[in-house]
Amino acid sequence: MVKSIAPARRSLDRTFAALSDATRRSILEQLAAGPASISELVAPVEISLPGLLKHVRILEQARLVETVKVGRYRHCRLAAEAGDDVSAWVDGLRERWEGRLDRVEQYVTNRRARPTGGREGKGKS
Amino acid sequence: MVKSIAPARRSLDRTFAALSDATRRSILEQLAAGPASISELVAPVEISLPGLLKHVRILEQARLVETVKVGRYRHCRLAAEAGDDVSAWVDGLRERWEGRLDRVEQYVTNRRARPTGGREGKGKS
DNA sequence: AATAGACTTAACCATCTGGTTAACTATTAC
DNA sequence: GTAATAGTTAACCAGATGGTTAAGTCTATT
Repeated sequence: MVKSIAPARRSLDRTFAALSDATRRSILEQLAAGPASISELVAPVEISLPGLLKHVRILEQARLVETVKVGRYRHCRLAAEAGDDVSAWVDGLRERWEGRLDRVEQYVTNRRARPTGGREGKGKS
Repeated sequence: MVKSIAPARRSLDRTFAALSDATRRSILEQLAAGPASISELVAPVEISLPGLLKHVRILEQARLVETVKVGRYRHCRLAAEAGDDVSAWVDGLRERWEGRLDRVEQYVTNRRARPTGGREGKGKS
């Protein structure tokens, strides 16, 4: 697993993983409507408060949420650039995917000979 | 129904989870350049073939990749709509987040004293 | 000071993940 | 038919994840 391609890999891992949980997404949706405290965030979701706190920590580590402790409250809000790297990655993929049209020629040339595709001598023979 | 922005929750769960793994993202990047077989996909990634197959299955379930078995090969390609629901969700969140400025009034009215939120103005720091 | 409120930490638990190897099936080549 | 190729399934494993309850800390109130 020694692959370090880009420095942002870990970061994207964490961001996508953070977004893969419906509870966390609903927290983000709630925060998109305005800041809230931990106990305000726990109300609409049916989990325990420590459970919710864990989610908030995860969202924080993914830089989707920022929090500050003020008195005995922790103010949580959506990070200004929340989701930027995610949509950047998706857009990048889509660009390649669309740009692929320019390269489709290659592929077709390589494959079109047989619809079954099994015989072009690719792979590791 | 101010609740959910995007398609089915479970579906988004699976999609984001699928994207949260760097190996799977690199598979997608590879497929964005053009279709490939399982053994072509396994080459650049250093994991076992069954390991890679698992990733492909996950990407398939997330509807990010489509595959067809042709002869003894399995042709894998990026799904046409890959990432659409993801960017829809992120964009939806961002819209709320920006639209929040219009609703700040509501929020301030609702919050009166200082249960949370701390600041009525907006701004980034 | 004592109590209540709002988190926070700790400990624990079931399940899910990502990975492996070994053995098996299905196609194609010889 | 036998062998090679390409993929599939099964069994297993360590570690991460999402959740819990119980107890502890820090602030604000009385």
